Amino acid sequence: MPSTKYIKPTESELEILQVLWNKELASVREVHEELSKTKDVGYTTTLKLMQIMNEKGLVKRDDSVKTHIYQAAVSKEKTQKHLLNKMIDGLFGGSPTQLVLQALGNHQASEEELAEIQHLLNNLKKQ
Amino acid sequence: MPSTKYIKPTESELEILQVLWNKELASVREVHEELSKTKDVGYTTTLKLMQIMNEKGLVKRDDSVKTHIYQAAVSKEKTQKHLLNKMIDGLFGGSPTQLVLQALGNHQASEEELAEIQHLLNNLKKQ
DNA sequence: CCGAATATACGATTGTTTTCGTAAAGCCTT
DNA sequence: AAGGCTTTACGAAAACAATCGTATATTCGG
Repeated sequence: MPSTKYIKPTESELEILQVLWNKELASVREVHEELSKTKDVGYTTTLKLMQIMNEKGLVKRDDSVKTHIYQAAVSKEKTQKHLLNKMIDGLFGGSPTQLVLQALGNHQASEEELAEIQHLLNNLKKQ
Repeated sequence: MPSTKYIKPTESELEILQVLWNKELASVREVHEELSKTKDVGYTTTLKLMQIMNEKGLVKRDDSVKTHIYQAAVSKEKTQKHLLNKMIDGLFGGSPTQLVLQALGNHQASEEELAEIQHLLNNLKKQ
């Protein structure tokens, strides 16, 4: 049974997780290249962060090969859920609806997206 | 013209902002009493934080009176919007829909809430 | 007016996150 | 095997956040 305790990633750690969620597997170098596109940071900084994340259990790595290969050890969905809940509680008075209204109000969604939401809404109404 | 640069509140600052958004006006004491309900923290800590927030421009205060009266200098909506957008971009691949689906999926909303969302959805569809 | 209670200011400490320099190890090319 | 390139390990600095102690000021009841 995997540990059930939630480890909250820091902001930088989240950036790294994003890359890993996209790539599945990646070396420090690859992650770093990706981060470099949007951020000015040294290679060893990325390395150190990923080492820390490994200790925390946020990522796993295969160090049987010369260049260590990392992957996320926490799922994107679980992480999204946690942070979303935190935001709902902290910023939207515990009301997911308020958050949804804000999110929908601030962005224009496509037909398809609206339909998708409508679909989910119908399911929820049935219950 | 008010400064347009967004100042990101820290977690503790956000807690204080919540209180101020609720109360409109409040002394340090009042804010602290409120925080004490859910958190064990010293009075001077709250004071110090509010002083820092004043310097940053997150709150304003009236110090013409004996006990300084504070109010939020940033709006709840703007703050929600900023943090929400950041989350959408960072965690949901830029798709507000994904966030909405997660939010609705994880919580059960009441009839009224669903109706409210439906209402907004109808408006969006018309456009 | 005096003392207790309440407020503010502010420095200092502690804790966490982010950053990077430097050294050591591994690998490839010649 | 030597030199150069890439990688890892690791300590320590820098930056940021949160906490509190203490000193000083202000108010208010008696």
